[in-house]
Amino acid sequence: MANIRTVSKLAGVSVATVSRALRKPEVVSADTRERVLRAVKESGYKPNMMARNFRSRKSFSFMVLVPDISNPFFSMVISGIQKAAKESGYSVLLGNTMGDVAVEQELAHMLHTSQTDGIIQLSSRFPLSPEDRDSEGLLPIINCCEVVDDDSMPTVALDNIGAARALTEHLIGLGHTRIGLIAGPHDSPLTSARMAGHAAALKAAGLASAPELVTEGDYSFASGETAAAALLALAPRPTAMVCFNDEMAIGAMQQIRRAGLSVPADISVTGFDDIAFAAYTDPPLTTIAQPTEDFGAHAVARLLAMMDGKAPAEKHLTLPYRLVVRESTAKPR
Amino acid sequence: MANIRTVSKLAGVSVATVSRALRKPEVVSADTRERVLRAVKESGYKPNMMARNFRSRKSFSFMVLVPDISNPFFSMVISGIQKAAKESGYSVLLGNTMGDVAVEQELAHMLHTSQTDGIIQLSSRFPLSPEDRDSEGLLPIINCCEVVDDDSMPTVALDNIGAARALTEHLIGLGHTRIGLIAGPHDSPLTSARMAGHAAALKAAGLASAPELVTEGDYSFASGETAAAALLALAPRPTAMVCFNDEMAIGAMQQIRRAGLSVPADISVTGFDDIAFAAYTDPPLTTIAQPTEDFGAHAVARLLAMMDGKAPAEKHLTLPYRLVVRESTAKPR
DNA sequence: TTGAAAGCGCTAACAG
DNA sequence: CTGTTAGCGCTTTCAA
Repeated sequence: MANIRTVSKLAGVSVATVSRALRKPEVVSADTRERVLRAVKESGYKPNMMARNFRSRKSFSFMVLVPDISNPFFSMVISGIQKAAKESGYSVLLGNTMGDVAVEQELAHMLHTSQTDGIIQLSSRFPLSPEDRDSEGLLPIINCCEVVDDDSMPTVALDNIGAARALTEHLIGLGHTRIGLIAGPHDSPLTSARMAGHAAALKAAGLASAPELVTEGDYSFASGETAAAALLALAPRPTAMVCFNDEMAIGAMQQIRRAGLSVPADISVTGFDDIAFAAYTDPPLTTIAQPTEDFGAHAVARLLAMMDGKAPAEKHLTLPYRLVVRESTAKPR
Repeated sequence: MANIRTVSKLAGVSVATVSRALRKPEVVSADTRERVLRAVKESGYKPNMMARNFRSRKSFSFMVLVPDISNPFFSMVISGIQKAAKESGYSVLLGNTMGDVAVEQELAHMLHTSQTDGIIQLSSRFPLSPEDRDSEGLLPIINCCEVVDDDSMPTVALDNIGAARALTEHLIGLGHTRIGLIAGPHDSPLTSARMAGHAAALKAAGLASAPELVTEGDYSFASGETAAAALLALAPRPTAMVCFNDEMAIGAMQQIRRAGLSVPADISVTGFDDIAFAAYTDPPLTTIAQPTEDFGAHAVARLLAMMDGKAPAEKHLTLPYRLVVRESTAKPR
């Protein structure tokens, strides 16, 4: 395989000149540049990026840590990240953790072995193991889509409080007063944020929030079904269910259907994320659309800035939500 | 940052010994090994993988080329690939092509610049650009999940003919004789394979296949809707629709619902892939489950073998399907 | 504008 | 079993 030396001989210049002609064309004379380019073409030279990266001490890659890549919301975010990374000349290494902390730490360790230049974490946890986190200053790690309450990383995330509030206000506006909640894991900061938004809407409307109306899911279809079953068993039954993602809402709708009830006639249901399927459920789901593409762009931009040693001005960047009203919500009967 | 030299000095051995103690512990004495390990710990040494990979002329990474990562079927496959890759000490580089040939070729080019050791292509096309494909023998490129008819790459894929045949036989067994098809793009080998399976089932049952019963989609929800509308307009109307993926089946079901008809009472619908949502549609979808995890394992194993210069014994590896019967199919009225 | 030379951190002969 | 030595292919001073 042709290397830089092959080209330099062919062009009758030094290897340094070849390198310059390719990397900083403006510093070599037009004549030389052309000779080099011709030699490159003639020899079929392809620069060895491993050598280049090694020498420049940068891998030009990011690692995306994701609990489950087959979750459509995450894959949309990853798609945005990859797009932005590519525009900046970076590759994306996939780190599917399956929610396993050990796997996550093992993958995050690659930051210290120069296998990747930065980490975009889609879970709430700081990814490095305790022995790895003895940081000298600012580590190139950023969180995307989650709420991080320990200030361990900067974040790019949705206005979760506002979004949850908007959803609940939408239901209150329709006339609902008894609204069930299918929330996320209770120990997650994201859950807290959304619950706060929900509570704020209730409070502003002068409605009381009852503990039995709050159930917990793990963002899976199945947990949506289970939680919905619990809410359906309440007396009086809630007339609406706010779910913290679309999958749980879909599970809840199936459970409601199974109970012989109808959405939205008997019960309104809302989701969160606006995955592609949300428009194709029966009935189509009222939900919150997140700017997934923007998440990726901002996460990459901030990570690049951090790698340049610039701490982000605002540690937590909040992006706007969009309420998407479809047919799964209506006036209570 | 501590490097191998730091450790060698600290342990009082040569750098070569440090390298050996870490890479092939069995060839150094127990005593030396321990001294080295202690020095590693003391110095906080983390091997520089970029240097290691550069020196060994391997990146220890694969690139997965995928048309659209937010398609749940692909993300399940990728998840399997990542798992298998990790077990072999490889990382996965994500190559989301958006179906754009130029992007695909640009990403595939990374094979020649030593940025990746092999490519797993999830589309049917050979990924290298014409000027890149002047191969010296066996290129480390494998296709996963698709049908490739030009023999440009080995493949790991489903028994698509058998699966489509099983689906149609299932419908015929229920008593359907007029079955509409929502196929994939007509120029795709995968479409041809599945259509052959469908035709075989019809023929075996002595049923005629009418051209107007065959429509074409692009695997999107929307194309399923459009195609279903066309099939619904036929007289006599088909009593069943076979769709070449779950998304199109979901789109078709929505269109059928919109026409005031019901699944499966008026029309049976089948999908393909068994994505997670297929169990949560209304009614739950009869479909074909693909062994996505096995795809990844086999693709990685074969790629590794190819990188060792071993051409796969059978160029095309076929994995078994599983027919999943749910409630979207029933006897015709 | 160009070339010579040093060297990134590591592995792999080759001796001993 | 261990050390010496020679690079991998490239970028980057430093001089010219």
